[in-house]
Amino acid sequence: MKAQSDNLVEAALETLKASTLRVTEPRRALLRLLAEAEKPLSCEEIRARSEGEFDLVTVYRNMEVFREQNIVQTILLESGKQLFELTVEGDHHHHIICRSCHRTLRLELCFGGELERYASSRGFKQLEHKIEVFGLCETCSED
Amino acid sequence: MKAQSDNLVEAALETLKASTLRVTEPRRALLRLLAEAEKPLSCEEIRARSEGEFDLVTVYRNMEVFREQNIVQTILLESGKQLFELTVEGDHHHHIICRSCHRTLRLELCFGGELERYASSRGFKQLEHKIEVFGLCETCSED
DNA sequence: ATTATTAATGCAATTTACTTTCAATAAAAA
DNA sequence: TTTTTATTGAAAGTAAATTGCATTAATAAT
Repeated sequence: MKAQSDNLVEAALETLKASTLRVTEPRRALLRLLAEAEKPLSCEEIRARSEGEFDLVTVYRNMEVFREQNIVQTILLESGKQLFELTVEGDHHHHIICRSCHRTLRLELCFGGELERYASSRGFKQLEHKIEVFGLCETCSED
Repeated sequence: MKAQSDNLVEAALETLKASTLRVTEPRRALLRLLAEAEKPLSCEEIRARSEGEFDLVTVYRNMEVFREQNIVQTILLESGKQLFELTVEGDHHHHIICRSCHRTLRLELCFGGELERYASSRGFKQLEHKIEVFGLCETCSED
């Protein structure tokens, strides 16, 4: 699904242009890489996949930029380590994460409506919710 | 509710004894402190509240022990920093957390059943779920 | 009770994940 | 084409958590 991921990259670049943010080679490459990823990636993994084309700090900084623009979403592992995946409009989901191998499955359940309604009734604004299920995947629980 | 927190401490000490774990002064003190806390605490905060009675590494190590014994539960802030709170049987809940001041409210909603059923149908075992709502509390959104 | 065993502690050093600083470079605006 | 300003890379710095190791204390054995 090449065209699909190209579209995601293009849309993200448009988002950048709409702010005062610049379209650079690292950003193009990072977006392409994220668009083609089969699972959420850490900054280290992203850098590894780019074969050292640019510095790790460039990955960190751009993930932060992308997050601010809602181009990527973050997932927190139990260790507190962050993973990143492209935001796809109309494809809100969460994850089931294997504690051992970090295999990640989409969790096609979400209670965002209820959760945010509850929080806003308590005076909270600018809400975001996180739902994560941690466990051992089939392979990792075989021992 | 002094008696209540005493009971929690006693129950936790029993859990320790049931393994080969020892009942030490730091552990008593840490459990008491957690039982009396009005909100989830970080290791640094726990140490601060104990007025330097013992080393920070002792706090970290014991929180890990307590977590393994399900004596405490952890909460992950967006930064990846960990907070700890005593597990109270029959009082499963999640949190709404202010991004700015870290004020924490109990979130009296949980979809653990659905979430874990979904994950176990995908072959995952030893499940745990996390639900967190982040936002700005009334005070912090006033500017 | 006393001694032996083994777990827990404190301190220092280390690691991991991430952030900041700053000079050099490149993108976009003039 | 020049100027402006955002972005980058390299190195140093930071915060949270972890590890190694000698000392101390809790429990088990005698």
